[in-house]
Amino acid sequence: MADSKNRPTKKSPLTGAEKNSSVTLKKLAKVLKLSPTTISLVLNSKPIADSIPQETQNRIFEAARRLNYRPNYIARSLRVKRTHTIGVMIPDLGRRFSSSILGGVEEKLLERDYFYFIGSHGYRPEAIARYKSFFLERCVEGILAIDTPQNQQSFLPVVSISGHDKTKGLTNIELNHQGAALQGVEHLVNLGHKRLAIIKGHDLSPETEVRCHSIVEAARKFGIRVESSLISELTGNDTSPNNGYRAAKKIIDTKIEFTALLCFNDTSAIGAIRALQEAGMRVPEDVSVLGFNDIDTAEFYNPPLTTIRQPLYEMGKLAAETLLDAIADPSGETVKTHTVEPELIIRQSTARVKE
Amino acid sequence: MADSKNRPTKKSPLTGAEKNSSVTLKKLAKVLKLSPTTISLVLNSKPIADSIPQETQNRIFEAARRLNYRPNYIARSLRVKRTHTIGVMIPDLGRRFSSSILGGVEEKLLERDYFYFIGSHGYRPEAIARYKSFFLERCVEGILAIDTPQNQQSFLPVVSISGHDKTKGLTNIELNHQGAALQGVEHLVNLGHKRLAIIKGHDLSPETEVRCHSIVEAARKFGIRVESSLISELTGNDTSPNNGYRAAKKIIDTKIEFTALLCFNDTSAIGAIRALQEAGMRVPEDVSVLGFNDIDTAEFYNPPLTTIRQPLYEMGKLAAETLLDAIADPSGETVKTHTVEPELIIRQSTARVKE
DNA sequence: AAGAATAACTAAATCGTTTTAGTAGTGTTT
DNA sequence: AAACACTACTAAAACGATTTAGTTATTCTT
Repeated sequence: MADSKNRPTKKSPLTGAEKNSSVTLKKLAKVLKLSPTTISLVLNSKPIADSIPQETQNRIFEAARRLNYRPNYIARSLRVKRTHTIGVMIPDLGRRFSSSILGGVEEKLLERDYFYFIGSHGYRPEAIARYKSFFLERCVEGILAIDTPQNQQSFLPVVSISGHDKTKGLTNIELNHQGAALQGVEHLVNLGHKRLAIIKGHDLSPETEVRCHSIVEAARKFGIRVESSLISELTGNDTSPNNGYRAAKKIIDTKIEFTALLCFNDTSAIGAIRALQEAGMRVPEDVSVLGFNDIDTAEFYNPPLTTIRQPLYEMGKLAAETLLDAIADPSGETVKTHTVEPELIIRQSTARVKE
Repeated sequence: MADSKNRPTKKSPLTGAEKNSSVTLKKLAKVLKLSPTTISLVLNSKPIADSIPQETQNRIFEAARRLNYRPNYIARSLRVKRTHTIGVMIPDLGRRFSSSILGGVEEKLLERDYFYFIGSHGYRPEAIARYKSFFLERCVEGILAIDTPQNQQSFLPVVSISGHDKTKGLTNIELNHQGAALQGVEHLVNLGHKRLAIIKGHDLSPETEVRCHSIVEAARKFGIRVESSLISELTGNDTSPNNGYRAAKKIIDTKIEFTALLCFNDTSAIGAIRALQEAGMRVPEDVSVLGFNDIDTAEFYNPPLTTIRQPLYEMGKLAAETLLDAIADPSGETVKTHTVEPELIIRQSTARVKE
């Protein structure tokens, strides 16, 4: 006995894949004294199974349950060429922005029996490329790109959230940026602000330019020119408030006067407020600060942030749904762009300009 | 020609799985006029491939690159019974807590060529069960349970972060809670605090009881009894500061006096501070508030949070590494518990008690 | 009573790899 | 010249499902 124990039985360790599928269709067939075909037909309730007597069907169902038979997903995927899996690309898991969207994505996917791989790339082009080939290798059926540049055409359906590439075959879910900027700027103008500063997003985020440009354009409509030295940007691979802190410092260091600061997102607004306070400016008494996204801590910050809300959860759901539809019917007319509407949430980080 | 276009060619749409693997080993073999065996042997650099002349090998590599051949992951998985995939369970993607850990996990996994599925369950037992069976179905090789109850023994390797189940075969990565509580309480006691209140975690989080109990025990060491009506808890499925806000209100509503509040995490501390301020108490002048985790907004909050830092990123890396090791060598001696050390970060939400 | 239709199944191919167990052909011993 | 080793490959089985194309046995027509 010791002998048989020492004998090398199998090289590879028993992995989950192996143990999990210990009860296979073939074994089930042997137990039931039926062919694998019959069982497969019945368990998948194929039309042909109608001709199989209820009694036999019950026997099959019962045995499958009793032996805890679970069809091996891998084997099935190989045969039917569907993986029921999509790949999600995202700059950083740690932002509320990301997770709100992912919440919506997950809900919709689960509803339709899909799962997802996730790759967070910090905007690094080589990481994006790497994840993409990773996804393809693993046979995802579609790709959801969140705030991720998507410049090459893909043979897979791709839905992009807050991407702004106009690559062929791509569906974009994006915010009405003109509307968002207009609401934000109008709010500030109504409070008497004329000298605006901006913290742009990360250099590589597809969202950066649109959002900044929309603000500048909106300001122009109110007869306000945004000085280019009052535009700073987030840099590097840091998504903490620290990044906004640094960007705000750069603006403050110019010594150019401004009364309102429009930030790329709420997190950078939080960092910016710290920088302003350290420089002896009170928010909102001396400077009004406007966030973006309305993450759930925005409301609880001191001061509570005035911000432009994106319906992130909904965008996630919409994106997932669009993608699954495109997968189910690739010939289908894919809408090229879905636009969602922003909402200005007025709290206490903005106030009337003092005079 | 139009005819051939109209003829139904295949029922199923061309999915990624299908198109991606359009260049298969067999086709490659045909092009090279070699057998699939030879090619597989060479591409996987098996020892036997040594007997194949360099020239042939070069031809194979060249053709594989030229035709962009990528072995079909599904087919390979089926054959070798390895999926190089793990499942990660987490209560909520949206917490900095989660994403810091996931960052560490992802780094380690990528390093060792693994990928992961993620399931966020909001502590709902049926969601946990559902994801678990989902994972098994998809043949993950191991499970990483983050802040997730793990009460059934599994035939797969399981590593748990901040879980505290002592289930057989489980490896736990956990904080030195006694040390953490001691540091926190000592800090407050040194500032003169005697009347402590606590916001416990979510009912279903495995972390809740240990953390609260450790604090109560630490307090006892300093001769302080924590009144049970000054202990409130997070409830429901909400991970925003709002949850901490509600919990703090409950404590405030008792009208029992307290000078320090120890919160389950930083997010709930932020909510709690709002509740205190609304009730007319200043932080830290009237009440000191202590957070937990040191998420990256803690430093930027007003007031900046004093908090007990967990090395979340490191814990993620350690957990992933432990899990991969257990997968690689299931017979290996698995350490049952890895303990990591907390660090008290003193900022400005705690202060000397006034007299 | 021959033929068609239906019921109740099943054999074998297939998906795209990996792997085991070879096979020819050449060269080297003894 | 038989035995052996080596080189350069290959055929076929296997992984675990699904699916196509049947096969019996029975019942229904006419």
